[in-house]
Amino acid sequence: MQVEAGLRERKKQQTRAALADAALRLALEKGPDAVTVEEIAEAADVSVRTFFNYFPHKEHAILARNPEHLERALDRMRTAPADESPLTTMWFVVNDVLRELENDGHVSRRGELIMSSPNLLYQLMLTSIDDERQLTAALTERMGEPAGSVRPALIVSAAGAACRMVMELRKAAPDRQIRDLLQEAFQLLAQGIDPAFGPNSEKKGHS
Amino acid sequence: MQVEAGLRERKKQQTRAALADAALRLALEKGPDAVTVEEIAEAADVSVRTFFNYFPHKEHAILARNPEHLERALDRMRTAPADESPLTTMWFVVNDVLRELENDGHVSRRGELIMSSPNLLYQLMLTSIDDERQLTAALTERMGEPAGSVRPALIVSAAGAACRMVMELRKAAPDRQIRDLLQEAFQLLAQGIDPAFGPNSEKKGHS
DNA sequence: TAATTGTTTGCAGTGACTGCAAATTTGTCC
DNA sequence: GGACAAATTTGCAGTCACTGCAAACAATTA
Repeated sequence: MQVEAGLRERKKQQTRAALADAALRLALEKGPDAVTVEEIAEAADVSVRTFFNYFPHKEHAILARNPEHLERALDRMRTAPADESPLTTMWFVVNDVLRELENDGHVSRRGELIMSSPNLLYQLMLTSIDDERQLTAALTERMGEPAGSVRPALIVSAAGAACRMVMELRKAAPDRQIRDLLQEAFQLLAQGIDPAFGPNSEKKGHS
Repeated sequence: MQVEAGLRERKKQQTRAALADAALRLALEKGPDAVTVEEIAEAADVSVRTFFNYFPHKEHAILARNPEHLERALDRMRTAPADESPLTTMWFVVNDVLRELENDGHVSRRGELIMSSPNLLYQLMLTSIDDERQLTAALTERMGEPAGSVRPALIVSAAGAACRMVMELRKAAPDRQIRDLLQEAFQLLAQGIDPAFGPNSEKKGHS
């Protein structure tokens, strides 16, 4: 279709990037809740109305989610070697994303920013919910399970939870590497979080 | 302190309940995004400004989270028998909440409502993040682990993820019981989601 | 160049939410 | 019962996010 993008397309990319950059920069400077859309638009040299042509929310611009990430993740999942276990695939998917974010040079600052602002976290979670839906569908198929199976859905959502949890943990212990923490969490998930689990033992019941 | 609440306290409870009820009812009727705060306030016979004295957001009123739930959960966690394994404790905690919601008679309708509205889901997740923080702290202590340990944090967050995932799953398969799905998920988490996990096997690497 | 199509912009409007100060209600102490 | 203190409710003015619409503008195509 389009081998090289026309002027139009290029300008759009530029504007989008300018808005996203301004949004992230200002959010880091003044705190994400203190930035106003007006400032962002001004910094990117477009009207406020134009801002909303590009992003539905302020938060979206700050996160500036790259749709390619999800695409690549889905791809990675579909083309995974047949003998790769599902959580292993998730591990590589997560790592790919992590690596890309690191190359952006933003990973930790953006991560801190996100975890510090309810609204950002909100947006991130919303988009991850949607991502998780798609990842779940892909993984379910790959595992040859019927739609609605618990295991693939759990693998995806638990992996997501592990990622968020690690971000959270790191606020208290910034010395540990994200990757190490993640690995530990995945290992636990893989082998069992609690082998002694047993709500149906003899005596239980409590209330 | 207060053996029986004075008139003041009672009236506040009443107003709060009236607002929450109106909010839920209207949200179910018209869809959660279509309700306006003005309508809710009107239905509860107070001013808009008063609404905001009770709830910080529209969504909060619809969710009408009962702070007692968390209190009871934390209690349950602290007073758990010493030989009860951590995930088992989480299981009981989750079940308690489920049972209470069921007794409210709202569980499924509210659940559907929540899952159908990004904004509600947002609020729910935000509050659960905070709850998870507190639950993690309590569980970490109970397990005698140092602050910042991965396992207790993972147990709490994975349990939370499982709950949300089940809500989501049920949209596709409403015939299965919430409790059954949850049990299956917890069982998997307990014993291991993927025993074959191994990103460090011989040949791996991919990209 | 003229016509077409996509993008930007201003404007007007709705609705969430906040701070402030006045009015109202409730609790208390005589 | 009345006066005073403390809490609660309310109206008002204001900020900000976000939307629909139609006019202005720029890129593309014929």
